[in-house]
Amino acid sequence: MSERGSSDDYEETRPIRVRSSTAEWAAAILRRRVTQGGLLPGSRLVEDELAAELEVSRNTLREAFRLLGHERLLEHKLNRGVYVRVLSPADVADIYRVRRMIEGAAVRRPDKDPVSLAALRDAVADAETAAGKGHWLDVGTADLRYHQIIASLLGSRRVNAMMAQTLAELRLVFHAMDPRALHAPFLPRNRDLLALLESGRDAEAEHLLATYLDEAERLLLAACAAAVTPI
Amino acid sequence: MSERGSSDDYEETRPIRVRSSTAEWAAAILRRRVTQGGLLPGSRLVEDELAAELEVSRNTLREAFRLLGHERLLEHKLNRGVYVRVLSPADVADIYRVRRMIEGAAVRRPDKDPVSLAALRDAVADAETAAGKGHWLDVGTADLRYHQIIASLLGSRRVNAMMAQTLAELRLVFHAMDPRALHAPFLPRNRDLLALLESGRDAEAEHLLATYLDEAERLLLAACAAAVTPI
DNA sequence: TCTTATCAGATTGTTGAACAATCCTTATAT
DNA sequence: ATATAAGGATTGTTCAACAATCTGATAAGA
Repeated sequence: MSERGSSDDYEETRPIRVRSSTAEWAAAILRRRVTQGGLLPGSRLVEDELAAELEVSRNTLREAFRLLGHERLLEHKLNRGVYVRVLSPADVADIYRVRRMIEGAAVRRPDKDPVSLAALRDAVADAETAAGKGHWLDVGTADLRYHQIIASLLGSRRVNAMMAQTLAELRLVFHAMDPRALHAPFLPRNRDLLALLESGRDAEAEHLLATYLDEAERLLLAACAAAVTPI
Repeated sequence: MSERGSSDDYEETRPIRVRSSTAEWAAAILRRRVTQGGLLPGSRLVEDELAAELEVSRNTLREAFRLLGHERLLEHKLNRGVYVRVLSPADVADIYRVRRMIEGAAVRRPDKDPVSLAALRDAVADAETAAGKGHWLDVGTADLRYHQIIASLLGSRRVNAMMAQTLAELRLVFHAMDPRALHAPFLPRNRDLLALLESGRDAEAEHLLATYLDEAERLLLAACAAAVTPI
């Protein structure tokens, strides 16, 4: 029934559906498959097949599609079906414009929440542990968490939501890259940035973040352009 | 069939549906009703009634509900129905956190697009014309357009989308206030801000914007708190 | 050969009816 | 007055059907 071996297979049964609709449950499963790479960008999602596999009706599945389409993880082409979003280089550049805006504002903000700083330390530690074991996918997860926490310094539910969506979208490109080449360069910088934040050297932190984002963008743009122009 | 006299009645027939699904068409109509005040916050949207009125099936209508729920214009309570969102003071405060972040970043950005500056001039002129005629709702529309253009200075599709959604949400509170009291104070400031932007005095612009947003937030928070605590 | 037209198959878009699950209100009993 | 139970109303979800549209292959024409 459900494809085994894929990393999101655990708990695909319905305990999550304690207090949410079937559509949201289906959306949650698809969201995980997309972000974790079980469904690669460009894949087509056929209504009949998926509905049968998830054991929901086509109508319910279509409600889930609408949700994920709005999150920009799926692309809905009228009369042509639903596809996992394929990011263009322009999308990557745009995502980094958003990241600069959000994370820049967060780093610049004066009094940082100590709880968030502690959470940042955890994320850095987790990333380094995972790196030590060679688990580069986990490093990526910890890295995204790190930046989500950075955004949360602004203390805004809506900004948190924007950031989460933006990072989920960005993750679509990750699967086009070697995870080690992608994450290794930023491991020490996350620690450096945290140190600057903790000691209140915000101007330096802002500068480090800027160069950080510039380089990450360059890396992903390259990978993305290569994936778009394989021939 | 459709309630006559409501301000969004024109063109509710289906010319818009040139290349979009029925669900999106229904969502567009509901979105307009909500943002233009035809449907007030707290109103309940009953599936059967609305489906009959819009002449779409319940399933299609539910797809539209999902879209607008994701835009935070409607609130979906499981097994209890769909309601036009009611913003709490905390929501208003959060929206203004977002506005400060986005518009602040936009104003701070060095080289402004001349086309956008021209569009800002138009918006200011439209607002002043409407104010002269006493059309305060149109003033509000022009004002929102003004700030949407401000955001567009960042040149990011995603930021534009975030801003559009945020302003649509904010508009929910507008209906709880006298439009003149809400918009009149900001008419001259929009012009002043534009002048500062055109002459490149970005620091002053940033400061003016900050005080602008602070005062607008205060006004709306008051109205919002009064609406929440009528007894 | 290259283009255009046609056609069948497959998939999506949308509907209407049906029924279960849940909520809300009212009536009843304690 | 409080608690419980019944009933109606609305939502949640499914199913089957058909129309609309796309896709690809085949056939006809330049």
